[in-house]
Formats: sequence, C-alpha cells, structure tokens
Amino acid sequence: MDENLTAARPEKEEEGTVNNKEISQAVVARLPRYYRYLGDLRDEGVERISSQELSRIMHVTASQIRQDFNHFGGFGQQGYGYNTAYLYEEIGKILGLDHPHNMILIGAGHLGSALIGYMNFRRRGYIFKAAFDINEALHNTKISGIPVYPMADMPDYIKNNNIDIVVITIPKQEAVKVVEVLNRCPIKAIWNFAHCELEVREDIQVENVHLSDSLMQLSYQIRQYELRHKAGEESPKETKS
Amino acid sequence: MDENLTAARPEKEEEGTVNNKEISQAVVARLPRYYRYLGDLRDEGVERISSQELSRIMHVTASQIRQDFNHFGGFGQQGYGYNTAYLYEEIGKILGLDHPHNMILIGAGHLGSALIGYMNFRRRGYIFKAAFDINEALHNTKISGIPVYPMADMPDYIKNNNIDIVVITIPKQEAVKVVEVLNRCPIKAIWNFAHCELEVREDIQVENVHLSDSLMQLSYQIRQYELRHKAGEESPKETKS
DNA sequence: CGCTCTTTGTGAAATCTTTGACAAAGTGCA
DNA sequence: TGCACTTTGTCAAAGATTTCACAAAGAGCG
Repeated sequence: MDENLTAARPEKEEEGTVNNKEISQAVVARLPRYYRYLGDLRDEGVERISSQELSRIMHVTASQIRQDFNHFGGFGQQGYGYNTAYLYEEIGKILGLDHPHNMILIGAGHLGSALIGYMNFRRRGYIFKAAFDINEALHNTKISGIPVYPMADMPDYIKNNNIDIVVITIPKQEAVKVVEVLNRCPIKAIWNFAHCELEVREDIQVENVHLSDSLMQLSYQIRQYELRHKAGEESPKETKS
Repeated sequence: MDENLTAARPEKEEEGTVNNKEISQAVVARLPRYYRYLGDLRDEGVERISSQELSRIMHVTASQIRQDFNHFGGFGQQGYGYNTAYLYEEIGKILGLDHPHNMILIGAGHLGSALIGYMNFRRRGYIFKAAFDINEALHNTKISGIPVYPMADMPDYIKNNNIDIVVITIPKQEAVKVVEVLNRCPIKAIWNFAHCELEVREDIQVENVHLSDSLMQLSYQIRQYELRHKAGEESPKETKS
C-alpha cells in the first residue's frame, strides 16, 4: 500500500530540485495549519480529501490549497483528490518533522517550564534535553523530568549533545548576552520568546514569539471594531471570516 | 507641552475618518514592533527620529515606515522627522493602549500562570482580574496575586467585572466547549493559546497564538537552510535579513 | 529673513500573493 | 473497456503590498 502510493507518482521524484525554489513566507506560514487539519482528518479516518472539501473546512480557497501544495510538488491525483495520510506525512517532512530535534531551554521560569511540560512538542519530535538558568536554587533539580544546569555549562553541553534548537525564555537584556555566546555554538536555530530582536550569525534561524505584540494586535482589533460600529455606522459589509 | 504637540497639527484632526479606511493586516502586524523600538528610543532620550534612521535600526525600508504611519495620518514634519515620544504615544493609542483592558484567564496551568505573572502586560494596561480552572485544588487560591475560581462562576464574573479579553490556555477539546459559553458572554476578544481555531460570534475578536505552528516554521527554516547549503550549493545570494 | 538642506507625504511602478478558469489526467460506475 | 464525472495542476488575471522617486513643507544656520 505504501508501495502503491510511491509508485503512483514516480516521475515527480526525478525533478528533485522542486525544493530549491524560494517558497514565500506566506505559504510556509500556512503549512502547519494544513498539517493540523490533515492530522485531525486522518485521525477521524478520512482517507481522501479534495481541495474543495478542505477549503470548506479550513475557510480558505481551494485554489490556494492547490497552489500551496504544488510549490512542493504534486501530492494529489486528478479525479481523486489527496490521500489524507500521505499528504499529512509529506507536509510533516517538509516541516522537518520526519526526524527529531534536540532542544535546550534557556531560562527555567514559568514560561520555560510551561514549554518543557508541553507534551505535544515531544510527540512531534521536539525534545528538550536540558534547561539552563542563572538561579542557583534550580541547579541540578529537574523540571518535568528535564535537568536544570548553570548557564556556564551551556556551551559544552551544546557541543556534546548535538543540540539543534535553543529556546530562549529570559528577559531581553540577558537574551542579548546569551546570544553572543550562542553565536559561537554549533546550533541551528533559536526559538525566541524574549521581547527583542536577536543578532545571530547567518546560519542560525530565528523564530520570534512576541506575545505582547500579539496581545497588542488583539486590542487594535477591538478598537477597530468599536470604531466601525460606533463612529462609523456604515457597516453592513460582512467580513466573511 | 501637550498643547503644543496637538496644536502643531490641528488640521489632521478634522479628517476624523482616517481610522475608518480598512488598514491591511500586514500594516497592523508591524505596529507593535514600531511601538517597541520607539519606546526604547524614547527611553534612551532620543527626541526625534527620521524614517531613514529608524529604517537602519529596524532593518526595514524608510518608505515602508512612512507609508505605514501615513495610514493613520501624518505624524511627522518635513525636514524634521518624527517626535519620538509623540509617535510612541500615537501608536499606543492606535493599538488601544490608552485605556486598560480587563482580562480573565481560562486554565491556570503552567502557561496560564506564566502569562499571569508577566508584569509587562500589566504595565501596558492588560490586567488579569481572575483565573478559572476545572481543578478544584486551585479554587480560591491565588496565582501571582490573582484569585482562581471554578469554571462555573465564569459567566457571572464576566458580567459583573467588565471583562474585555478572555485568555484561553486549555486543551482544544475543552476550549471549544468554553467558547460556546463565551459566545453568550459580553466579552470583546479572545486570546487563544489552544491548538485549534475557535468559532465565535461576529463581534468577538480572536488572536491565535499557535506555539506548535511557530516551532514547525522554525524547523522548516532549518531544513531549507540545510537543503540550500548541502544539496543546492548554488547559493552565495545573501539574504539581507 | 532668506537660502540650503533635510525629510515627509504621496502617486505611480514594481513585485508579490491570491483567485479564477480550464485543459489534462484519472476515477469509478455500468 | 468506455464514458461521464471529478479534481488536480497550472497559466493568467486580479488584487495587495512594497518600493521608488520626487514635489512640497518646513527646519535651522548665518
């Protein structure tokens, strides 16, 4: 059955370079959402899905779905649609979920502890190996089974444990200093919760999670809604969301 | 002094409807970042800033900065630039930071506790009034000074305490159920950390924080970098970020 | 007070993203 | 096996967003 699926589209394989064209950030940002919905569908036992049906479920256009998937090569079959499980797998691979990622946490405060304890990450192959903190009281204790070490041990730990991703949950002043150290460590990426931008060497990927920014966008939306509906009063133009 | 600033651009005021043209999401998403940098500059005692200088600091084009600010009316002065403190204030107003927002937390787990304890929110006028949880052991205890109540008390609490924003940090199954209740409560917005989309009534704004999505985007970037630099090898075309 | 220099605000061009439309491919019933 | 039907992959148009380029406004020196 696996065989069937791979056999069904062998020509695509030989193109190979499909992954080399620059994919726009907009497309990439949508992939995790597809992945989420496809996972749910698969778990519900849905074997196949058309772009049209998925479009109804996800409230995006079918055209966008097809266009998005095609950036990575054709995963579908005319007259049939997409095989849910196969598509789910493929998107997982694109997102790098086909192999585990070793992570460490910098800053074992509330937020850091919350992330360490969040089992969905582990399930997807994102594995916390250790945490580091300046607070001596925490040293050599464990949080959700993960050991906490002094900050000074971090560079060696990274070297010896094949760490890919560093998760930063400390205040911005310290974050900037830690990043100077990290720039000399063999890591691949930083997941940054500090409320600032980081200057990293060219081969380190950074993804920022700026919670305050998100909250401010929300209160912007509140204000806009109120302006439209109090001041404006010209508004029965439904937003379809 | 306030007077001075408002007096300096009185004509703009009478346009009024400036806020009514639909502002694109892309622009809104950049506002908190401007706000952050302007706050830092103000704190450093920088009194005025030109779009060009800000562009160097923030690594965006000066043109984009001017265009963005102009969506909300002209905050600058030819030959001078922008008054840092004034611009900071104005963007704050646009983002709804000129008045406080009352919030409650649904789900007093690790993540929820982290958010409650995060003082930067309070400083910006986002005030947690109470938390709600199904765990009876937590009822009538306090987390960072905020009381925790049973879920059943939530609707009345919202009615009696003028709650604007509900912060959801519970698993998706429960989140969906809670939202059914919230749809009948007089709230303005939901800040959703549950790993799913929510169906809310038309006047409730929703901002999702999908941490897993963010992490997946990061591992996508890792994979892309590796593809470009191992398989590709055609790559000295620097990305300027 | 006038002149030069800076810098905004803004239309228009360039680029990027999304949507629409349809040929080609393949399904699956009879 | 053939035929009607479904649905993809893709090209082109429409729509958004970003960048460019410059006139007009005002700063601030002398």
